[in-house]
Amino acid sequence: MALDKNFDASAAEPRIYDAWDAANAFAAGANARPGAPAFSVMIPPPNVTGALHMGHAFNNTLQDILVRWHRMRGHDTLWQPGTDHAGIATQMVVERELAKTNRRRTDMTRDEFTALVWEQKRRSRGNIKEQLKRLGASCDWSREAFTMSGAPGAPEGEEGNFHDAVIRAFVDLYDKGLIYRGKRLVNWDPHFETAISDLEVENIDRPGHMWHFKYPLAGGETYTYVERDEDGAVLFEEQRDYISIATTRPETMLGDGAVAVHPSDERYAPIVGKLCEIPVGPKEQRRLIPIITDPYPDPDFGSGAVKITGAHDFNDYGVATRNGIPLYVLMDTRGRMRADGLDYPEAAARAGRIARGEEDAPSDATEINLVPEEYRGLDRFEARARVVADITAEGLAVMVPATDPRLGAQAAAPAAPEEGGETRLDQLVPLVEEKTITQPFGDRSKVVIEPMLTDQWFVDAARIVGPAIDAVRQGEVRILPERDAKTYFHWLENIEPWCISRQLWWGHRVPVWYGLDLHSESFRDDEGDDALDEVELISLLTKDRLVHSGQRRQCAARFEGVIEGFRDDIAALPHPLNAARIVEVEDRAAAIHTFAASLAEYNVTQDAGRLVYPVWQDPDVLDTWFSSGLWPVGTLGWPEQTPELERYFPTSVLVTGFDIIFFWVARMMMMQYAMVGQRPFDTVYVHALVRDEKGRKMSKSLGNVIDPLSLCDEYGADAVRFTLASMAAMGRDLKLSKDRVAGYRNFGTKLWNAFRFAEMNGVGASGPARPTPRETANAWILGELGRIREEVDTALAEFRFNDAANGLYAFVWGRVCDWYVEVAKPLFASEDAAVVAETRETMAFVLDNCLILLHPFMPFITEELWGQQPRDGMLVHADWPDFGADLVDPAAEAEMGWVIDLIEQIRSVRGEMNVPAGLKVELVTTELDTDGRAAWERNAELIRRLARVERLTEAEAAPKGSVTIPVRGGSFALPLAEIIDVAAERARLDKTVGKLDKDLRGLTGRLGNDRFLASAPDDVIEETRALVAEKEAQRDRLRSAQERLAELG
RNA sequence: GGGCGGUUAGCUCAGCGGUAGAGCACUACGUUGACAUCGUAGGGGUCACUGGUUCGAUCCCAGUACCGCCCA
Repeated sequence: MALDKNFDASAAEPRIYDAWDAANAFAAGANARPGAPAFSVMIPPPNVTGALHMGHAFNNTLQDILVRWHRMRGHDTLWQPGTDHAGIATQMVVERELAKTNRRRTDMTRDEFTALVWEQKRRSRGNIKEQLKRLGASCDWSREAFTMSGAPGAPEGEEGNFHDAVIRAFVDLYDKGLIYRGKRLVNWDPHFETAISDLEVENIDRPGHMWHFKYPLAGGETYTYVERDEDGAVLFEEQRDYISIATTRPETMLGDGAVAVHPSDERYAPIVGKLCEIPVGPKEQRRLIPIITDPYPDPDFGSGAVKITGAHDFNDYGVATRNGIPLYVLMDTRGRMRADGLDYPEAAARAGRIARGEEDAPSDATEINLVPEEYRGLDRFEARARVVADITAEGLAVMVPATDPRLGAQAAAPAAPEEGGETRLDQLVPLVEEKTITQPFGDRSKVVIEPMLTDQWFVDAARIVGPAIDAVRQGEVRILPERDAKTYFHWLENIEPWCISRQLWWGHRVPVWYGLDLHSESFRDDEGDDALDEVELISLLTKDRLVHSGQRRQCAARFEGVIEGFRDDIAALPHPLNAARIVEVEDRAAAIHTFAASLAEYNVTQDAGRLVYPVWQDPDVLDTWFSSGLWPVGTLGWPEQTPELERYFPTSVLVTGFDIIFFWVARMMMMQYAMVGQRPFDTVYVHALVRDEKGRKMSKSLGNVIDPLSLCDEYGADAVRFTLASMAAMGRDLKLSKDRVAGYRNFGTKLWNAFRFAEMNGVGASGPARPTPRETANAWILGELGRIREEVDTALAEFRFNDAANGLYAFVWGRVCDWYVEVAKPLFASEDAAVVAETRETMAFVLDNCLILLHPFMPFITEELWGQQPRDGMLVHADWPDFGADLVDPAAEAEMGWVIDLIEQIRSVRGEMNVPAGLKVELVTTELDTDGRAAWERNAELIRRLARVERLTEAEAAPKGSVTIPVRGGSFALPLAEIIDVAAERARLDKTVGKLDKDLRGLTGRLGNDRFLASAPDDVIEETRALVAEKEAQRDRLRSAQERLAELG
């Protein structure tokens, strides 16, 4: 049955994928030769609720190419799929669902909520998986992993042990002292009320304002403020009783701990060490803060003086910690000005004593709430507006003429001269600069991120980063392209503590339990009688005491694991408390309640056996990257020692986007070395971004997102894959246009029709033996095939996907379809059955190998064509060839080169001379060497057909009015006197001779240069000489043609 | 401000010491039995600029300009 004219991608793709699935074609180890090396790739896990975008399509296409290639080569191949639980993103999806029915997460228990998330996970995990299948991704789906599998509460079907890996890693690091709890500044998302990672923060430039305020010096002190130019000449000088501060965030002034200036800044030297007043809040409680020096302020930026709010800005935090400046938290978890704690006068008084050094700053930055009563409870942006208004009303804003250009669009136009000149000094306005401000936004919540001082868990990354750096430095792990290793080093060498806790419900819960700290003065057994009497009990029962007690903690994989630790911990307490039973409760409040009740009961019953010591688990969950950092070992079953771990770890290649090189790659490196002491992968291939055709980043807001699946609908998955591969030059962004995809869809059609042609000519499946043809064309194409196989393998081995794809394109279209199929036509028409048989055999071999070589790039259409003939197995498991340039037959190659050159020259002349396409012309030869004659003899039919030549005749000299065609070893002429356009032919010859002359001038000039002959390599000199001889011969023939043309007039 | 990259045909990009390449687009011609999602032919480039190294530079080095990206 004849093939259709086109490949029907939409119908064939699902059918073919199902067939692969049914045959378990992608199972780990499928098609592996005995004793074959392992090749394993871990998919970068997409978000479980995510959808496939162009970046995924690119990333997974490259992985699939590598995986299919290795599988066909008989390697023991595993492509491990799976998804990431994506804490904040997934929780958000579920919360959004709840919001539709006016419900909130906090309306239910944590377990109820996470059950809903699991449901959501089940519903949406299929999406991305099906989408990957549409692309043709040959993952071993039977091994699909999930970063939350096996977590408490996981439903049936989610019994994997990834949770064990995550918890094991935490406990290990904790036990080694590499994880600690501390208060540090973190990116805080006021919408989701959790810490988030730097990666989840987008810094976006927005039009904003910079306000300039006066901080009055304490006690009305004054100084001379002098501005000088570069030469030290005085530009401006005045007496001031204030220091001028510029800020984009006036609401944080309430928490200022100091004003900093650069140590070299002479303008402020007279007042360094003095105190100034924060110009906001009730007058009677204005706080005084010191003026300090620090390298951070840039003397040329703003006024050169920077207010320091250590608890709400990352730079200020650094200044504050360097200089011992107290930190005051101003906002609550929702980004509103705090309304808790001490009333303002008391808080301000304490802060004052701290600033004067009369009191130490509390270790807890939330203890003192410095928000004045009138701002308490306001949203931070509302508070900003109020602060600005209040300061301005009080006259403490820096004032400038209304025409000051810094005011931007708000600036008044300079008045015309007749109205009083350029400036109107009498009209002063507050200096509010209009300028672009880079602001941090939560990538999910889209709200402004607030740097916040909170208690979080941290990995002391600096202490585990060593092996990760050394491995790349010493070449144990290779990062490609090499330049990305620089980013990697830069990040790792300047690594910050890694905040791993998140205030979410969806995720791996921190495996730490807390108990009340009873080891304090008030809980002493006063009499030392080893028993609690009534007085002691009452002291314990005082709830206030319990509420303010500290806490003790223990870390273990499960609650049962911490019991021993807490027992040891309370062993020092008075009897019978020291023997209290350890029980688990929900949270601290429950613990206080339970403990108090237990004591009360003991007091009545004196039954020590009923005393309990309640402990509760940390409510926080771990950063999703903490779990995905364990992806390579975790998906292979670690911490269990599985056969897969043994077989496929360390993995072979990680293919990932450059944007997460440090977030993910670096973390996997650190964690794999920390946990199993081995590299996670041999090679990291870092690819760039897929942009739109204009080079813009694809984004929903720009509306330029190209959906890879609709592209697949339109052009077929193979075309999309081939496009991505052909554009995957290492380290370069790719600009995707539909035209390009259409072009590769056409390529598929071209291939398809080559098979149609073959089928029509009785070509079947290739046999087991490699053909050994006698015909020049057949011998030639085998050599070309051998070359391309080597080229593809070399390119893929070096991750040059584009070279492999483009090489195949050029071979299949430019060699096989353009030439081999054409030259095969006269061979198939031969009356010699042996020639026909040989050609069938060769074509079968060549086309089948085209399918094999193309399969990693275009799996569907190739599998479909493969299946058109009876085969032993599917193409996905066909053997990758190992022949190479050994297939090249130099004689055949030289002859085909000669034939192709002749045909192209004749066609070119015909085209330029406007010879009607259908007209068959005569060809005359005037001189031809033996090789030339032989080549003509063997290929006459072919040349006649492809060049539309009637017949060849010999002549002493080229006929008048003919066009000369020089070839290697001779010369042909096309007698076109009837139709020739003398002028056109003269122009053609002039042009060609001119070009030859120019080339020859360069080449002979080079050969005439002694230093060239002395310095250049021999082969280059030889090559140059040969080229000169060749070009001179051609030029001479064309010159005589010019002369003949001249005779013609 | 620091770091990294880019600048080659109308567009998108390869190449990278030894005669400037591809795909797409463009122009002309063409249904010759695989393919019009095609065929044949053609036009089109001081390889950003300025210096340097070299027998020789689009390629190496230095600087300049412009454009990106990352980090502050």
